[in-house]
Amino acid sequence: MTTTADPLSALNPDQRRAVEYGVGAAAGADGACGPLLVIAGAGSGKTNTLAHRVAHLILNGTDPRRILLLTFSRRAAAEMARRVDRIVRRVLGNRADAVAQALTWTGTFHAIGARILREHAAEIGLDPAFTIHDRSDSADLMNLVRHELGLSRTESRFPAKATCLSIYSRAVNARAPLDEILLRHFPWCAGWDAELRRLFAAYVEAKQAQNVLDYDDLLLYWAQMLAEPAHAAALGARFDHVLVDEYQDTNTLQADVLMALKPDGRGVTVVGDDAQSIYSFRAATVRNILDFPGRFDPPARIVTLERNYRSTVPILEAANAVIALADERFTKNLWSDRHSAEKPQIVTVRDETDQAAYVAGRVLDYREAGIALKSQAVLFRASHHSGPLEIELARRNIPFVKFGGLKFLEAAHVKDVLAVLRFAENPRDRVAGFRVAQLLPGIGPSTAGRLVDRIVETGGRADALDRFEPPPRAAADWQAFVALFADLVASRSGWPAELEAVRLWYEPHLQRLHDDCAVRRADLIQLEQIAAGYPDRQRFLTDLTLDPPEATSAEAGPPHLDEDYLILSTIHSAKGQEWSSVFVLNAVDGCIPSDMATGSTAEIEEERRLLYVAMTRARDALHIVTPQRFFTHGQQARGDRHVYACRTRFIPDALLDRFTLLSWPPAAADLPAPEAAPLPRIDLKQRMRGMWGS
DNA sequence: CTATCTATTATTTTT
DNA sequence: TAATAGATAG
Repeated sequence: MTTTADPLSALNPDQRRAVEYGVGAAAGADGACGPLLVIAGAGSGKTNTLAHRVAHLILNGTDPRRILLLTFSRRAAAEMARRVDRIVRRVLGNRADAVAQALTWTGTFHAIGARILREHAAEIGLDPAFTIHDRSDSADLMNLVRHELGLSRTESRFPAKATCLSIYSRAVNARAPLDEILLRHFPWCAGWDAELRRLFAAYVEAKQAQNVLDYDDLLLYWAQMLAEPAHAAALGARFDHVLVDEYQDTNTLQADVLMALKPDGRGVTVVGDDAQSIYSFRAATVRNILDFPGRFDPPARIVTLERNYRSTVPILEAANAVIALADERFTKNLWSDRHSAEKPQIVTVRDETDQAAYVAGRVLDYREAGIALKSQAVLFRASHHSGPLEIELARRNIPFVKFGGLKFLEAAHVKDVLAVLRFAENPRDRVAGFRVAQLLPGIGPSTAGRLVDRIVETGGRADALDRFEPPPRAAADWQAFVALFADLVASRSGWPAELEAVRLWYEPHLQRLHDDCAVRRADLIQLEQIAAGYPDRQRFLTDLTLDPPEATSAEAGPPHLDEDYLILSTIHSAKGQEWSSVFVLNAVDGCIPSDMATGSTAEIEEERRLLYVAMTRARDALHIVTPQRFFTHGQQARGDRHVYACRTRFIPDALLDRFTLLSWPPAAADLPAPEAAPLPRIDLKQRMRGMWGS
């Protein structure tokens, strides 16, 4: 029987209101209720509250298969599922097994979109075997198209492929006209309006011809499908409840999807914090959460969680003071009762090298005081800001894992192998085929282009390869390639054995192309281990592009789970997480705010929220480090030219009383010169002159 | 047509 | 520093 434990007993009154709103007795005849907006301040137990709400729904009779839970990242989705499972299990005991596994509609907008599109492919004119391009694949395709249109050789340089993709992506996700996007966000590209329009039209056609979708398409096609009322109604009817986490970081397209699914808001819960909106570069708009209540009649119920369980009072007060200076006033007033005498610190260091030494030293101090490396994190605005620190950590043998920035999947050899699989999965995928063909010695861009064209012409028939005449220089490797490809298309080896077959075929090429092939081979073997966790090739490819392994570590391969390691993370990737001690690097103007992001007040305000997010990750200790000098690397400066930096404008003098100020290394005055006998005076200059015989 | 070398020029955050 | 366009040799 049901145990007597009340799963809600640990919640505070506001959390409880959010969990119970409209559930059970309060629900309508359909088991659903009106829309709910939960404004959840940093550290207010947001994830826990949302998990409790889902569990509460299930325990009150909602079929878990009829709950759609949309999260920001796959990691958040997994965490949510885990917590729901634990809560339900505490009440139901072993009978909870079926329940937890039935919570199948949990994931990111993109992942759920991919699943829906595959399921409904036939009805919306898609081939269900479509493959998904990640950011760099999309950029590659953009590049191919750009070349074909002759835009690569213009008298002044045309925007780079990644920039073109960013512009396209923003226009799609914000559903805004191109000229407006250019003016507001890419003013240096404004002159290319007409060419970009042509490029994007061709890009869209290329994707369709190749049966390929990019990230944006997963949302765009989904939203377009739901623009058809019959489809919207049918899909909406499959879910009693739709819950969205991190709603402040959704974009217009995602809001459209949500509104199409549940136009009257019944059964809709969105959770978020306007003060933590930091993804506007991805076209997220804080208006989604601000305008949410008013989109319904009667307006959505609002519950605000203001009690912070995470940080000590001094840390929270400092963070509150930073965000209080924001242009738009936020109505929350976060409070905590975790008293502490220790204010957060602002540490002034000479340069990034000293910054690295300071952080490494303090991390070790904390570890000696009993705080595991895993409970400590170093946060920074841009991925490369951690460079000097990574060197220092390696030198001192401090293990670390880095989140954000360069990823496993971006390594050339991993991309090569995945391209082979993707090419087999979808032979029309030109980017994949183009890449694979050029692995063979003797085949360059031209031959690869012809080969890929041939396959696209035949509508993706794999046997087109057999009839292709390879150039003489590629003859030696050709047969093995055709044989491998035939096996893959026919799925002769099965999964995941075929990945090993690909690796064996690839190894000679790996050795030819890379000096450090041993390290790279280890990566590929690791890839095989990851692959073993997926039921088939399609799931593997889809899930991997939508949820790439996000951490890289100093050593080859990930540290073992039982090992202790320090966390390095971009502030963006740190969203939703917390650590006992937190270090924020480069808290200077130019880094936070990034000098790439000072064009408009909206951008600057977002940078302010970024610092706020970083500060509110800390539970017990917060160190904000400000190097005074930065060495300029590369272009104009030869030698060690440097620039001086100022403390971030988001912590003006008026706020300094919330911090402890510190210089490191300690000033020389701390080491008083010995007061003993005065030393003899010497004339060094004279000696120097003497060296040359005068 | 491929492979390699040289000169040039950039914009941070990610599903 | 790193990505890429262009030149050149094979």
